[in-house]
Amino acid sequence: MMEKREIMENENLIGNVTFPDQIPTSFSLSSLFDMSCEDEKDSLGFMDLLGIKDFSPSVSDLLHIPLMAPPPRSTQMSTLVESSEVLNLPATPNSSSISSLSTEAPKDEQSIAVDEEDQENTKKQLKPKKKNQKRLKEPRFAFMTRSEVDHLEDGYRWRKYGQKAVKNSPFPRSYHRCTSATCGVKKRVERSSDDPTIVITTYEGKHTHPSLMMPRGSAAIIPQDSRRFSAAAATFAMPMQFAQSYYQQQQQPYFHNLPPS
DNA sequence: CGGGTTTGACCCGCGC
DNA sequence: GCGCGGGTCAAACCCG
Repeated sequence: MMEKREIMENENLIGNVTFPDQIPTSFSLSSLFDMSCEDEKDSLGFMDLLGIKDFSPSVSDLLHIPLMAPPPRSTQMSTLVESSEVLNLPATPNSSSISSLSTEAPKDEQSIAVDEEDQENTKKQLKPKKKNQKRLKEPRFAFMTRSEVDHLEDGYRWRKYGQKAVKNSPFPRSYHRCTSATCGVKKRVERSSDDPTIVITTYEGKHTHPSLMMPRGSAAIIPQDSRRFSAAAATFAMPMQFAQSYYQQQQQPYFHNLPPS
């Protein structure tokens, strides 16, 4: 699969998460490391997270990982989504994504503040951007989700800020930013051209605030009118939580000078 | 009226 | 240097 390969060249694969019909209290990881964890540290860190000591890259056994809490249930669960296949792929150090995190600055706010003086004479024309500042990438996690809806509810609120046509794909890619003022997390959503039923969602950055739906480390909060939170929401939120917790684990041994959130 | 979306233009990195 | 493609901006528009 094209997109899959593309992503895997740039980002490491954490796991392939499959959700059964019933919303599980554990989810399965299969064919994890026979795919491509280019940096062994990543896979080992991941295994550490799972509490797995012995690991050979050829292992293809299913691993069942207990979740902190079962996802919220809603009456629509079984009807909306029967199952979801999710691949999540954290950024790789050699793509300079994760490793650059420690030097990452809130570039958006900064550049805006710095360039404010130029605004009057550029008004409706181009806005100045920082020129010599390298664009440093936040760590990224990509999920491939089999779903009919493009935008899966993940417990956060997003504002769409752009959309672009994707080369060799009839489906556009949309760009979203977390609406929380202090949170610079971005999200890209696109549909696989090879398999239109697969939605590829890439998260960039780390939320600095709790999810609306699943506060970290606690039981899920189910709103009274939980219509918003579909089965897709539940299945999608879990890998995100998982990825973030994986990433947090990784931060400890491998990353320093993390800016306080 | 405020917040979200659309969309065309611009910026930037990268490969040739 | 140039062109291409991905990413972002922001004015205009939409909608509740």
